[in-house]
Amino acid sequence: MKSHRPTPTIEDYLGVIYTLQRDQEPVISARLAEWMEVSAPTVTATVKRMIRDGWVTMDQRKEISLTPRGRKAARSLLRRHMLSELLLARLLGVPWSRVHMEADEMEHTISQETMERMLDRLDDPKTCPHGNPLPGHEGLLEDWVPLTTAEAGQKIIIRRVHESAEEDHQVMVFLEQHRLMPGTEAVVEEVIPFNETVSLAVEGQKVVLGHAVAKKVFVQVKA
Amino acid sequence: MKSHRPTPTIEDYLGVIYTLQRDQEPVISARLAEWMEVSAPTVTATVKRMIRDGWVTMDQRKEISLTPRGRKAARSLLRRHMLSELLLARLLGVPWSRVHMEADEMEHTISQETMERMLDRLDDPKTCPHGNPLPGHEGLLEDWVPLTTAEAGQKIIIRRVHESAEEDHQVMVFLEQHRLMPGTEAVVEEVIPFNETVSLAVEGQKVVLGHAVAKKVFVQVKA
DNA sequence: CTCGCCGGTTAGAGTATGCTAATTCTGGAT
DNA sequence: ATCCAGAATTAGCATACTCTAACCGGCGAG
Repeated sequence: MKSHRPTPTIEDYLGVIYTLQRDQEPVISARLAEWMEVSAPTVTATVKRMIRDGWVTMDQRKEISLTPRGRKAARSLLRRHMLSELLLARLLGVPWSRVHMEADEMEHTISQETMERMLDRLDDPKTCPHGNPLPGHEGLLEDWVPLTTAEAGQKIIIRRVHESAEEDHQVMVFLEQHRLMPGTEAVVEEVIPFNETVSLAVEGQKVVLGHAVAKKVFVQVKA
Repeated sequence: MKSHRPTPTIEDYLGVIYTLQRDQEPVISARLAEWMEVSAPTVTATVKRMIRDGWVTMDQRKEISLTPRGRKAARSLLRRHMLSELLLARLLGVPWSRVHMEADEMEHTISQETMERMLDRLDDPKTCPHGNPLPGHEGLLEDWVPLTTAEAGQKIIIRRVHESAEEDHQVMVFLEQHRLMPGTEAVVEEVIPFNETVSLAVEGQKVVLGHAVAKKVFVQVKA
C-alpha cells in the first residue's frame, strides 16, 4: 500500500536522492549508504520498499530516480528542513554551526500549514542559513563557484556552504569562527595548487582552507 | 541496555504516566491503552520494556510508577511539548486549537539547548497555551476549579483546559470559537445539574457547556 | 454462588529498520 | 582472457512497535 506520507527514514532517503540529483552526482545505492550512514544491505532493502511504494525507480544501471511523487516529497522535506534551520537561527538564535543537526530532527514534524507560517514569518527566504537554495530557487546556484576555482586577488562574497559540509560539525564550527558564512566579503590572497590550499583575507584576518573544505564553499566573484 | 534517551514511543508513555499521576488518577495499563490509543497487549509489551530499561516500576496491584529516571524524562518531555506549543502559538501564530496536535510531533526533536532558548525567547512561561502548568509549576493548579463546581452568578476567569480535551480537536475548535481560552473572563449564568449543563456569558455571548467538557475547563473564581 | 465485566497476559503475526557474513555481478585494467 | 575492486544482493538475525484472538483471574451484582 502506498501510504501518502513517507516514513521519516524514507523521507531522509528521498532528500539525499534529490540533493545528489541536483548536484548531478550519480544516484546509486553505495552513495546512499554513505550519506545515510547505514550498511549496503540496509539500503538495498529500503530502496526495494521505496520502489514498491512508488517513490523511486531504478534502471538497468542501478541508477535511482525520483518519481513525480518522490520528487514532490523530497522538495517538501528540503523546504521543511531549511525552514527549520531558519527558524532556529533567526527566531531562536541557535548558532549557525548547529542548526543543521537540530533541523534534521524537526524536519519530519512540520505540517503544511506550519511550513507556510514559517515561510511567511521568515519573509519568504530563498536559501537556508548556509546558502543552499530552497527547492524552486536552484537558479541562484548559477552565479556561485567553488572556492577551489578562485584566483589570487579576486574580491569575493561567501554565498554557500554545501550540505555535505553541514554534516561535519567540526568544519562548521571552524567556518563560523572565521566568519566564512553567507554574506561575508573576502579577498583571495593565495591559491597554492600543489599544496591544495586557498588563503583568504576575511575581515582583516587571514584564513587558510584545505582543498576538501574549499570545494564545499561557494562564492560570488565581485565584478 | 538502558539507553540514555527513551524512544519517542516510550517518551509518550512516560508523559501520559506523569500526567495521570499528577492528576491523582490510577496509573494502570488499561488507562495507558486509552490515552495512547493502542491495544492492551501492546501496552503490556511496551511497559515490560519500560521496566526492563528502568523507566518505571509496577507493584502487585499492577500500578505503574515512574522511577527517578522516568520522572526526569517525563518532565523533560512535558516541558518540550509545552514550549513547542508556545512557539507555535506565539511565534508562528498557529491557532490555539491546533497547537497541541502539532507540538505532539515536535516534542521529541528538541534539544536541551533549544529548549532553553525557547524558554528564554518566550519569557519563562509558567503554563502552556491551554493553561496546563509546565513541570515545576503545578502549584498554580491549586486556585483553579473545574467549571462543574461553579455556581450561578459567579464571575470567573478561564484558566486551563485539561490535556485530555486537547486531544479532541472538535472540542478545541468549539472552545476557541467561544473564546473559552485562558485569560477570558465570564459569568456563570445557570448550572442545571439534572441536565448536566453549565451556561456562561462570555463577552456578551451565551455558551452552554455539557458536563463532559465543563469538567475539563478549570477556572478561577473572582473574589 | 455463579455470571459477567474489567484488566491483564499469552500466542502468533506482521512491518520497518538495522546489522554481519557470504555471495554474485560487472566493468575495466593488465 | 583473467582478475580485481566496487557495487549489489541474499541469507539469517535482531529490535521496537503494533495487531487480533484467546484465555485467566478477581470481584461485585444478582
